[in-house]
Amino acid sequence: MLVVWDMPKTRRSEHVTLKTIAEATGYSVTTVSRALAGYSDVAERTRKLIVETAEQLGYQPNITARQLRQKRTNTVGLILPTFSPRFSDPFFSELLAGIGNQAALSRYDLLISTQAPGPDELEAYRRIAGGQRVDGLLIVRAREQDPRIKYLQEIGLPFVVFGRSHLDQDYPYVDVNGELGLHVLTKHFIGLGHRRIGYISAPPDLTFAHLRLSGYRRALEESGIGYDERLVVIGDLTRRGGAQAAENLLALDPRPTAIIAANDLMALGVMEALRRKGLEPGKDVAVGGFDGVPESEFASPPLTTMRQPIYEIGQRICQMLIRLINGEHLAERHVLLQPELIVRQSSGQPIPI
Amino acid sequence: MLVVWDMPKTRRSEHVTLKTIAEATGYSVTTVSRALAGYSDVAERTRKLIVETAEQLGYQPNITARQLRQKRTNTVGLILPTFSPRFSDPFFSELLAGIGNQAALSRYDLLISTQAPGPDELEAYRRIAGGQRVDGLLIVRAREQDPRIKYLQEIGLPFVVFGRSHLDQDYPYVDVNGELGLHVLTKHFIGLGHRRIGYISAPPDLTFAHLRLSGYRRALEESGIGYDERLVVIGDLTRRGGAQAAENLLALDPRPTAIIAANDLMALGVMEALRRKGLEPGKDVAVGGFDGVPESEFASPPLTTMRQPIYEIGQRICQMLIRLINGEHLAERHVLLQPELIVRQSSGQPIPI
DNA sequence: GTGAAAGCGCTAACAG
DNA sequence: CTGTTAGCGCTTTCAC
Repeated sequence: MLVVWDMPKTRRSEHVTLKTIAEATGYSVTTVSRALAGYSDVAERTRKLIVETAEQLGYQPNITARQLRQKRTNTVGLILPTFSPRFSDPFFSELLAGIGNQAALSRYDLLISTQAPGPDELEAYRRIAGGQRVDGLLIVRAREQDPRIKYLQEIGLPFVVFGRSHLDQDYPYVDVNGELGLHVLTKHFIGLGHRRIGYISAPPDLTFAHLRLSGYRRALEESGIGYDERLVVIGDLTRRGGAQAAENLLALDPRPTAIIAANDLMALGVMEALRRKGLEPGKDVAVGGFDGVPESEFASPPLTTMRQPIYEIGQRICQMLIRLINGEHLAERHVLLQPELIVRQSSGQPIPI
Repeated sequence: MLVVWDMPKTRRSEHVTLKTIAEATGYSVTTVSRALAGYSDVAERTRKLIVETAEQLGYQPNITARQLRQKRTNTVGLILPTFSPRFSDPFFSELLAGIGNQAALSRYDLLISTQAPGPDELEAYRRIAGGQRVDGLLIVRAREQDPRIKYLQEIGLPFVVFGRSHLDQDYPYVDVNGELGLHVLTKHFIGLGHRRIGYISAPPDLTFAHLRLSGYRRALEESGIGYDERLVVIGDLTRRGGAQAAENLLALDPRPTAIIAANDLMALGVMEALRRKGLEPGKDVAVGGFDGVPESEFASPPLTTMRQPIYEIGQRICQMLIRLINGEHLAERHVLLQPELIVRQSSGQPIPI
């Protein structure tokens, strides 16, 4: 009987390790390792032979082994709540762009994981951070009482936060002044003659929800208009959520003449809701947002918003994190940026007195 | 002399390992490992003690060590050319959303790396794939002669491609029928009465560039209009690139009455360029795109486009990859989806004969 | 039921 | 200059 000795379909070719090269060249694994690492105490002849052999064999160092040994991964972690920010939130994609490109500059990779919010939230953090898969973590969408910050501080892993939290501890962060931002934005609409300005706030566990809301409130109170809680509803930061919230506001009598949303995505939803009711955004009801995502510019009408430099923030928190990982001192541990008012057509015309 | 024995500022608290637990409980590392892994051959009493101790000490398994040992990472890799697709390309963010959420379903993490295109491109692949940091890779923006596909096939690492390549080898992919897509889209404009239809193509190393271009060409030839290469320019897939390309097309005499771009981002750039010249998109010049990114809907005027289900494609390629990693059989190794024509206002009105 | 021993692939301390 | 030894933290035979 003829046995056909099939070349096994190796799912992956046998891996070339330092040992393979050691055997091929007759040197020890140690020397091979040092030669490839470029140590100066290896004879030039030897180094050359080893390097050439390695190339010939297509050697690639096993990063996992190296990580285990060096206790260093050259990886930055980012864990996303499965909702908010949604992956496909343009806000998030800008942020990720900044983070990713900055990480690449320092030859860091990015480990991204997702985790549904809730009681198990820290699970992912324990797995990734506690499991030593990354050298540091970025925290986005900081919350009032943020267990993630507490946890990372506890285990002593470097991290940088986008946003602020109401904790006693000190931690490095970058944030945009949302209180000021909403104050400026609300004043803008007041300046246009609006007196009934609706506000769609964010989920109250998010720190920025309070800050932005209080900026809105302060502007109204300073202007002698006063704060009316009936004009404030909470949205979930999505477009659909913004539309729903807007419907509630539009059901008021008299209805608001302007609606501000805590983020652009909801503001876009507001415009949808207006249209569905036969109202024209920027004409029948003025609309304002917060973030300055690309869509805000292309919306029709283009959306008035407070721009925050999301891409740059991504770069910055990533850079800060890598510095921390390398034990460098941070010149600025707490960065508070000013958002910029961008007036577009959704502001509409000044209301005649 | 009083020596103050400072508690060292441990950058991270000493790590609890199996050994720690072994010492604390008096059992061996082996037994601890098995107890925590839930093996049945551990005495219930023992198991309980070990599990409780582990919890008390806040044990987290070192994932790196586990990966090294098991030769499995539960991680899917994705390497992005530093340009095209830009991180902040909405197309990419949608895709990532699908990939990420699907990966999470199977409890996989995502390793994202960036690499400037060019001769060193394979470097990143060698590092990540050859370095065994991931169990499989996703390839996006397939090219005519795609060295990445060749390489991964060579080393035998599971991978799935979004797009197709012109290689002899067989490989699993998901793609959208771009030839058909541009045929449909071009016919749409021809149906509206257009005879001079400009086309902004994509960089020719990308496979889809040819497919879409040939769909455009076929539609023109079938309709007896004929293909005029002067009406075709190449753009770099960015908004700015689209605007530049459009300027070239608009300099023609007579200028095209419609302009189709190979992707939405460039089409949005076309609209910008039109406006800068005092022309109104959808009125003076019709505009069409490809992708169906969210911005296309919110553009003004809303953009006619061929929608591809990007999010779902992300899910799908990720799911296919995870199946491959698990050695499962793929029911469909080659998936070709049909894009869907979405007619919006940028199409304009039919041209009177 | 439990433990000893081996080894994943790499690097680093230390000899010589 | 080079090799020996040790060990990162984990899992997996294989004995007992």
